[in-house]
Amino acid sequence: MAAKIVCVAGPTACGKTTLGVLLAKRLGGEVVSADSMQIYRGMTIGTAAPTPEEMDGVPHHMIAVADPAEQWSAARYAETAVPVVEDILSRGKLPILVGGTGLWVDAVVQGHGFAPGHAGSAVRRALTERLRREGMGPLWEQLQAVDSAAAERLHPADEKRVLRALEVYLETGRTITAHNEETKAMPRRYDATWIGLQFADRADMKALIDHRVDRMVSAGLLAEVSALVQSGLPRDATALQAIGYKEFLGVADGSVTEEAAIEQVKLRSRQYAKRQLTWLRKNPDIHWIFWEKERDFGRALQISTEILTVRGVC
RNA sequence: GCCCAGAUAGCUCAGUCGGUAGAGCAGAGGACUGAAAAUCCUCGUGUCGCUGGUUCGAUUCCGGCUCUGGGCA
Repeated sequence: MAAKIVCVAGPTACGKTTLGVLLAKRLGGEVVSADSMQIYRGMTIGTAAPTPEEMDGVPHHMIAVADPAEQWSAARYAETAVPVVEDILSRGKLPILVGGTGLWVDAVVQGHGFAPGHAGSAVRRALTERLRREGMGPLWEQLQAVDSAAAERLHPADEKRVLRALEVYLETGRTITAHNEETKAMPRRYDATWIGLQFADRADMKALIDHRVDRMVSAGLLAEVSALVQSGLPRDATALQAIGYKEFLGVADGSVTEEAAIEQVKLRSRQYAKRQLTWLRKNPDIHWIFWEKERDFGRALQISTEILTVRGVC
């Protein structure tokens, strides 16, 4: 019997952090963050990572535990986060997975292992080099030959996934398609109750995102980005792919005006929220709570608690 | 007041040697199994400023008007 946990999901700025803390306090839980950027140290402001005040005494895990120069992946995250969840369970507490990175949450809950291979491996480097020299043509033909199902599913322009599919085949001698089918059939690692937050009206979401970006800027986003750069963090670090950071790199070196960067951050955040929603919408397990204009956390907490009661979590 | 240039999709613009128009961006939807705040796919009918004229037919040519830039007074 899989252990019961809670997942709080939703697009950026919808209030996951706040609801997570409220639920943890009411149910005696601990928060496990599933956020591909909050995991890096020194990126508090731009990722809207919870401050000690916001944590309100609730233990939080997997936030600011990695050096920004490292490259984390969903697989590496799951390897680290699952023992954390197990530890919380062993102490009789309720793990509450809070995060905007859908793949990372799923990696913990579903328990599907990732096929071998990682960024920087010899095979990956070789494939990247081949792509650079020969273009996608030959690689695409090879994928069609070894894993026609993947070629069917993928688009040749999605270089990242085409390379990955070939990489799995070269590393293991088996196709990523076979691997995926196998892991999909496996039982879930946890019995998760999903609470989803989102705005009924997208215009309200936009307004809140805009407001939050403005607050980040006045809270010192530029200084945070500058500090990362001055610490010697390479420009191509995964951590600097974070929205807010990559745009403010230009402000730090004077090539972009702050106003232009702010507009860009707002735009990219909005587009990111849309992608998050696309990912989450296909998850039939999510119990959605819709905000009407304002975020009413009292109501959300009550609804969540009712859902969790029905599901026997509390 | 006069001269010149504009006025076309939410925005920036292209184009139609006269046969009712198309890019980028924005927006919407979707994909996603070791970079996922990443990566990628699909979707474009709009009084072509208003109004007369020429024409089988005008967004396109001609006139007038309105507005916006710029120049001259």
